[in-house]
Amino acid sequence: MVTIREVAKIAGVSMTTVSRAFNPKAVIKEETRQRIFKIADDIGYAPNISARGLVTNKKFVIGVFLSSIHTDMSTYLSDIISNIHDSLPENYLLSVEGIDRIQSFDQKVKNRFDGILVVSQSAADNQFIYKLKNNNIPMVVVLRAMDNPEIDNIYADDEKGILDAINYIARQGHKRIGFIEGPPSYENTIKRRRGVELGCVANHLKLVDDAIKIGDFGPITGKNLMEEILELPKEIRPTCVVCANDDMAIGAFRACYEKGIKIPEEMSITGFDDNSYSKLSTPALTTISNPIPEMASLGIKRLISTIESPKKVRLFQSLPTKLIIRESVAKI
Amino acid sequence: MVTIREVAKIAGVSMTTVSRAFNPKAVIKEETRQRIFKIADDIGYAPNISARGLVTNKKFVIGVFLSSIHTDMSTYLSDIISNIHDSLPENYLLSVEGIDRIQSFDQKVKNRFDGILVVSQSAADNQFIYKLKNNNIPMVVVLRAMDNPEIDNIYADDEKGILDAINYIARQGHKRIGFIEGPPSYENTIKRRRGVELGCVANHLKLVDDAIKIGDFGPITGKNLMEEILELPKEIRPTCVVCANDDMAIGAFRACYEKGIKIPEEMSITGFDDNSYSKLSTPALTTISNPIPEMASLGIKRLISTIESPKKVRLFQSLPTKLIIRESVAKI
DNA sequence: TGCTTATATGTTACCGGTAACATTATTTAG
DNA sequence: CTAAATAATGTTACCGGTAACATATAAGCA
Repeated sequence: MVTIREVAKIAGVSMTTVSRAFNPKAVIKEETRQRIFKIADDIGYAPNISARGLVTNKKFVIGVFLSSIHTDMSTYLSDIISNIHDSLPENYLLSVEGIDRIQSFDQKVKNRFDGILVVSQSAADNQFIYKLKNNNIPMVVVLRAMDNPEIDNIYADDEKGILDAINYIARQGHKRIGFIEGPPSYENTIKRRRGVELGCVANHLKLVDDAIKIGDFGPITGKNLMEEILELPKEIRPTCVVCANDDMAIGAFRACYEKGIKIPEEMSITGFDDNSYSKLSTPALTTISNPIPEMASLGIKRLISTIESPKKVRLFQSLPTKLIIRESVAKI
Repeated sequence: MVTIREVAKIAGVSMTTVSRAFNPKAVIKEETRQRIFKIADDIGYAPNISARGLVTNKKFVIGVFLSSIHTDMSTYLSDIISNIHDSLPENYLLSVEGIDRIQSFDQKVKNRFDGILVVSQSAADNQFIYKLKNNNIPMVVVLRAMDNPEIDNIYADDEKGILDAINYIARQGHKRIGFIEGPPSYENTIKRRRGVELGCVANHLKLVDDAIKIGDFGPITGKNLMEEILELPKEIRPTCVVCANDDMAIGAFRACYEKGIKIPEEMSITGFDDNSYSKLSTPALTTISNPIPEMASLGIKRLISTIESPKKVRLFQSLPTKLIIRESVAKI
C-alpha cells in the first residue's frame, strides 16, 4: 500500500503538504497541488480513509435506513437511491439498510455513519430514531411526520392527497365508495383514512361499512379484499374502491379481471403513490403521486448541510401530493 | 467518545484484553469477555471502525455496483438488496452504487471496500471490472457471463430460457412470431436473441422480419414498438410477440389495450424476468424467471468467503431460468 | 529599504485501535 | 511435587493520516 510519506518523498515536500493537496479547503499553492496529484496518480496513491477517519472522526458514509427493505415502496427504491446519489458528494458512500433487521445498534450503527436518512413508515421506527438522537448522529426523517421538534422532518400531505381524490370521485358522480386501507401500524394509514372520511362527509358520499377492508399494502391482500367487496350485492356494493396504495389497487384490478368485471365501467378503482407501474396497467390507474424521491433528495441535501455546519433551527416541511387522473374511474 | 482505554481501566485489564473481547476469534476467558461486554454496554463503548481498519486494513463495507441504478432490473433492486443482507454478516455495511456514475475510481472505490459484487449487464462495465482486478479488490461478477478465467462469475442461462419459451409458443400452435429485443450493448440481448433464433429454426417458426424491433428494456419502447407491429397487415402480422424483458412486455400490453386488441385472443405476448408485476398484469404475463436475487445471494456468499480466505479456483456458475406459464399466450 | 502582513510549507504529537512478543497464571503429566 | 505445556493477559511499537503550532518565503506598504 502506497502512503502519503512516499508521495511526499518523491515530491520533495512534507507529508502535511501532500495531505493538504488532498483536502480541498486546505491552503496550498495550486501548482504544488497539481504536481502532487500527478505523482499520486503515477504511483497509485489514494488517501487511506481509515487513517483519515481516525483523526477527523469522519466516515464518509451516509446511511439510508428504511423501515423495511421490502415494503409498499420497494418499487421506489431505485428512484430513492439514484435521487440520493444525485445529491451526494462523490466521496461519500451510500449504505442501504433495513431498520427491521438491525440486531445490534452498537455494532451496525454506532460510529459508522456521518449522517442517516431515515425513510420511516411506522412509529415502530421511533426506538431507532431516538437512539440516533441520543448518539448525536445527524439525521433527517422523511415520509412520516414526526412531532418531536428536535428532529428534522420532511413528509407528504397524504390527507390532502386522498381528499383531492375523493372530491374527484364525487364529481364523477359516484355515491357509494369502498376503502382498502393499510395496516394500522403505519402512520400513512391513519392519514389516508382521515382523508377518506373527511372527503366522504364533505361530498355526502356513503363509505360502505362492509367495503372497508384492512390490507397490508401488498398486492395479494388487494386482490383478496377486492374479491370480498365484489361479493356484496349490487345494490349496496360501492361503485368505486379507493386503495391506500398502488400495489393493492393493482391486486384489486386482478380480482376484477378474474371475475370478468370491467374497470372502470363496472368498478372504479384508485391508488396512492403513482409508482412506475400505475401508468402501465390496463386501464391506467388513477392515483395520487407521492413525492418520495423528492423527500429523499431534499433530506440528503439537508443532511449533508447539517454535517458540514450544524443547524439550530429545525427543518419541518410538508411536500404536496398530486392527483393523477388516468383511466380507472368512470363518470357515472 | 469513549475508548478502549477507559473500558480497560474500569475493568482493570489492559487495552489488549478489551480488544480481544471484541474480536470473536481471539483467545480470552469467556468470563472476562462477558465482564468487559457489560462494562462496555454501561458506558456506551463501541469499537472505532477507523482505528481498527487502520491497522487491520479492513473496512467492513461491501459494495454492490450495478451497471446503472436505473435499469430494467430496478424492480429487482429491493430483492437484490434484501437477499444480500440475508447473506451478509451484520458488521458489514452494504454500499449501493452505479458504475455509470463513478467519476473518480480512486476517490470512490480505492481503499473503501473489502469486496465488491458487480451486477453487470453490459460489456461497458469491463473497464471498471478490470480496475478492480488490478487493485486486487475481491470481486464477484453476476448477471453476465465473463470469459476471463480469473474472475468469479455467476450468470443465468438466458438462451435456454428463451428457447423453452419458444418451444412452448410453438406447441401452442403459433406459426409467426415477433421479437422486441433489448439494446445491442447488453450481453443478455445477444443471448436472448440467439435463443429466439435457435427456437424458431428448431420449431419451423417464422420470425417475421418486420416484427423484429430493438428496444431499450423500458416500457415506453415496448409500447411504441408494439404499436408498429400492430400496423402490420393481419396476414403477415405475428400472432405472438416475445419481448426481451417484462417491462417491454407490459408496454406492449398497453399498446394492445389502447388499440382494443385482446390479449391473448388476438395477440399473445411473453416477457423475461418474472418481475413482481408480471403476475399481476391483466392478463398475467407468461414469462421466464430470472434468478437475479439468487445470483446476488450466492455472489455475496462467495465474496465473504473469498475475503476470509482467498480462493485459488475460480467460481464459474450458471443458474437455470424457468418458464412461467400464465395467461398471455393463446392456444391456436 | 525595512517592517508588517499574508502565503506556503514543515515539525511533531496524537487519533484508537491491533499484532507481535513477553510475561504470568493455570493445567497437565510423569 | 515439579517440569513442561497451555491458557490468559500485559507491554509496546506502529498503522497512515491530520491539526496545531512553528517557520520560511513572498508580498504590501510607508
